[in-house]
Amino acid sequence: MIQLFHSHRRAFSSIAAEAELGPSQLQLLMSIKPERAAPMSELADALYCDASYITSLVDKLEARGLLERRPSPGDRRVKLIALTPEGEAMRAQLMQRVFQPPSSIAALSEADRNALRDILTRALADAPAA
Amino acid sequence: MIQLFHSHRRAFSSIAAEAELGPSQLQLLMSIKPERAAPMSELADALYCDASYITSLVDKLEARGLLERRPSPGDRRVKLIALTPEGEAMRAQLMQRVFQPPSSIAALSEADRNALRDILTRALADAPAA
DNA sequence: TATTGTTATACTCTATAACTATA
DNA sequence: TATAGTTATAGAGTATAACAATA
Repeated sequence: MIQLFHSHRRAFSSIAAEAELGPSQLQLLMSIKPERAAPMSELADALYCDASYITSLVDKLEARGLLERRPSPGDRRVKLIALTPEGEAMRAQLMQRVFQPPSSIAALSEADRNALRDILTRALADAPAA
Repeated sequence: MIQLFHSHRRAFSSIAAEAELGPSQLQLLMSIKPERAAPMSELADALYCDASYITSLVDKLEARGLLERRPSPGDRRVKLIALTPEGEAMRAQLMQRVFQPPSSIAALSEADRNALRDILTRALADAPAA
C-alpha cells in the first residue's frame, strides 16, 4: 500500500506542476467547494497549516483569477474564499485527474475493484478519524 | 483511498519528527538496505531528487553516526553509503512504525485484511511500474 | 570527453512574530 | 481582551551551476 502512496504523491505533484501550481495550491483549490465559500481559518484547518500561509496561497490563486476574497456578511473580520468560474473549471478538471485510479488499480478485475472499494469503505466508516 | 494517503503522510512526517529527522532523511535511511551499501547516485534515483541534495542528506545522517561513506572497490569516483550499527538499529525501529497499518485498517476483520492484501498484491504484481 | 560527488548559491515552501481591524 | 487576516521575516528543503577527481 505504501508503494501506492508514493506513486500517488508523485502523480499529485506532477498534476500540480503541469497546471503551474504548487502542491499546496492544488490542495487549497480542491478544498474549496464550488457551492460554499469558506473562511480562511477553516482552510488553514483543512490544510493543517498556519493562517499566514493561507494568505500567501490565496494571494497567488487570486492573482491568477482562480478565486476571490469576499466579505463575510456576519463578521467583518472574516473573508470568505470563493471560486471564480475559471477556478471552478480548473478545479473540476484537476480533481478528475487526481481521483483517477492509478493504472495498477484500474487493471484489476471488476470484482477486485468492487471488493477493494467495499473494504476501504468499511475501514473508513468504522474509524473516521484515522 | 486518498484519505488513507493523507493520514499516512502525516504519520510518516510525525515519525520522522519524533526521531528529529526530516521526512527526506527518513526516506533515505529506509532506502539503504543493511546488507548492501549503495552508491549515492542510486539513492538519488530512489528519492527522485538531485545528487547534490543526497550529499546534504548524507552529511546530516553521517554527522549523527547513522551511516558512513565508504570507497567503492571498482570505481574510485563512487562512494558507497552504508548503515552503521546505530543506523541499522534506528532504521529497523522506524520502519516498524512506518509499516504499522493505520488503525482504520487494523480494525478490519481478518477476512477483510487478507482480501485487501491479496487484491493489492495482485495490483502491484500486474503493474509493477505504476 | 563523460561521470561521481561536492560546494556555493539561490529559490520555494512554510512557520513565527508583530500588526491592523473588528468583535 | 480575543480573534481573523496580513505583513515582514527567518528557517528549512531542494535545485542549479560550477567545480574536482576519476574514468
